[in-house]
Amino acid sequence: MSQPSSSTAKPRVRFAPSPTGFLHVGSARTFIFNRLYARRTGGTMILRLDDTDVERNTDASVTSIFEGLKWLGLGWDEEYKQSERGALHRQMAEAIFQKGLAYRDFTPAHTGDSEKSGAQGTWLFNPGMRELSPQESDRRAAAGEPFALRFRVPREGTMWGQPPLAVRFAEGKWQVHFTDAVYGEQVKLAADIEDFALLRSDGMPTYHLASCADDADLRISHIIRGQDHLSNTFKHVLIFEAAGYAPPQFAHLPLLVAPDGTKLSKRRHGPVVSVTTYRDAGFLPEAFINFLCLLGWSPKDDRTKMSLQELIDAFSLEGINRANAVVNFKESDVGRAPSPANADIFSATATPSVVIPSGFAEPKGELRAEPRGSDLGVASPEDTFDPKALWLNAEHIRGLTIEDLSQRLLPKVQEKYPNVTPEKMLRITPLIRERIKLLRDVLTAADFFFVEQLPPYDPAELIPQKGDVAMALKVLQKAKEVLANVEFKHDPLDQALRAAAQLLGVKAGQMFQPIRVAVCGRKNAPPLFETLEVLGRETTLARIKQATQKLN
RNA sequence: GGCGCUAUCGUCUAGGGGUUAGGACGGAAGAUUCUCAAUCUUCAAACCCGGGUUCGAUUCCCGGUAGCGCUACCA
Repeated sequence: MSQPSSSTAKPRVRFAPSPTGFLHVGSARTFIFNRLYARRTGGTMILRLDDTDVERNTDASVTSIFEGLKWLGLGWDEEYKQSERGALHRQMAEAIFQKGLAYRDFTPAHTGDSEKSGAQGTWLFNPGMRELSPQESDRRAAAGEPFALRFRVPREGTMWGQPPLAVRFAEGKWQVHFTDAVYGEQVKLAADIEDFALLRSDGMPTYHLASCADDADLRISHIIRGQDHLSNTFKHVLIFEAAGYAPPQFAHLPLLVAPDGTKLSKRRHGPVVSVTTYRDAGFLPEAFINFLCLLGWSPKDDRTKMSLQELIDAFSLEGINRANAVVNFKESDVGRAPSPANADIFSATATPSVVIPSGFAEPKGELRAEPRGSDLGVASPEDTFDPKALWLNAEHIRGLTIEDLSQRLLPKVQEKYPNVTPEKMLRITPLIRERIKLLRDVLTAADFFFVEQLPPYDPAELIPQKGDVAMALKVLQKAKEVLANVEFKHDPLDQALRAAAQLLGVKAGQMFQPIRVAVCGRKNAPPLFETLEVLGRETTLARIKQATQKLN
């Protein structure tokens, strides 16, 4: 009865976030691993909102969590809310109390002081409460004195009539056992476990109780969750056993941490830890999932880019690591709102986008670039996300069909340029597919297709390599003539422009660059002929004319 | 402080008593090219420290150190 139910029954797993903040990447990974495991094994995935902490729960958080999960698109099979299951929780507490495995503690709640980080010794229980006689306890409860219900962690040799397998009395000591699918055999002396609370003095269940009660009631077979619960699991085993349930199989996941090794927090690390940030920046959900899966888990072969189906097929608890994994984002300026306008993706990469301000004399080495003012070098999103996440996203983008990618790009584009049609987007997409890492990059990579009027650019850009203003003018003049007549298709454009270059006695590159800058407003852009083809004769000619004027 | 978990290139990881310690991202160089990308080639880059066990440890064991987690009537 104490063995994990290892029968042939289909697994039932759950993801149980507490709605006290946005959905962060660590939680998302936990959700994903649970989902993959369920899919892999044909099991059932349960979403349970662990909202027993009324003080800290917010609706905004619930919204954020659902938004994030919805974006991931993995779904779930059943859904519950702990706050609606209070009766069940209290029932389990009562059952444990009736068995004498819990007791009332009338000590006023801790004021929440600094004592937690611990100066001396381990706190195990409040003096006097554990051994209160039942009569005394009942009397004070009946008198309306508030109390917390605490678990009576075994400390004497007689407590559990017949000790279950997971809770053993050996060599004069009580110990709690369980086997973690990731961390292996785990044992802890009961003497190191404090009499934790089951019920608060307001009657609300604590996390430990509610979680176990629900896991038991929902017949959860595998608890896959963050490693921060590894030591809590001993308490949970105690609860399961006390309530007469076989503890489920546990699998703890290594934590996701920031580059400085600390755990991810919004306050310290900014929006990079929130799932919706990745969505808004233009990550593909499948790429984001792929990235997260590779943090703390490995398929054991050399694959990195994997589809959802491949992940499902390859997923196993055995592939999970034990060491924390860092999400390698840039810590610097992430929290500050990047100025949305003008971040030209190409020129931004051409010159270092992060400028060390003078007077920032830093004793090189330890100083952690703490932004002194949000107006300094603003890192573009490309600079803030984990480079591997970016690369994987670009990989997945390249793997999409033009039609699919085009459809995903269109909404991002229409946010800023409502008039862009699906047809036009479909023609632009192949020109930028290899040039964007995030969907949002379309706005900087293809801006010149969307605007009527090119933003101002430096006329000097129009001057070709090893050339001068005269050459630029000569080229543009010739281009105007040629482009007035040639058919606007790749091959004819190619032939006509190359012939023109030869005629002028300039290299092809010297011919193309002024035209490119004239129509795109910058040097770095998609291939010229395809670009012209999409832009069309009218726009092309108009922009070349403007460029000529700039040079004069 | 107590208890627990962990430790392979900068990062994610594979591996495991004898290996040129493998892959990926990122970095560097080169090829290709109308620029930028993409693509291809090449290079640099790691077993935390100290003991033990062993013919031989990066791998096994112990200790140290470091990091992280728990130590709440938070989850």
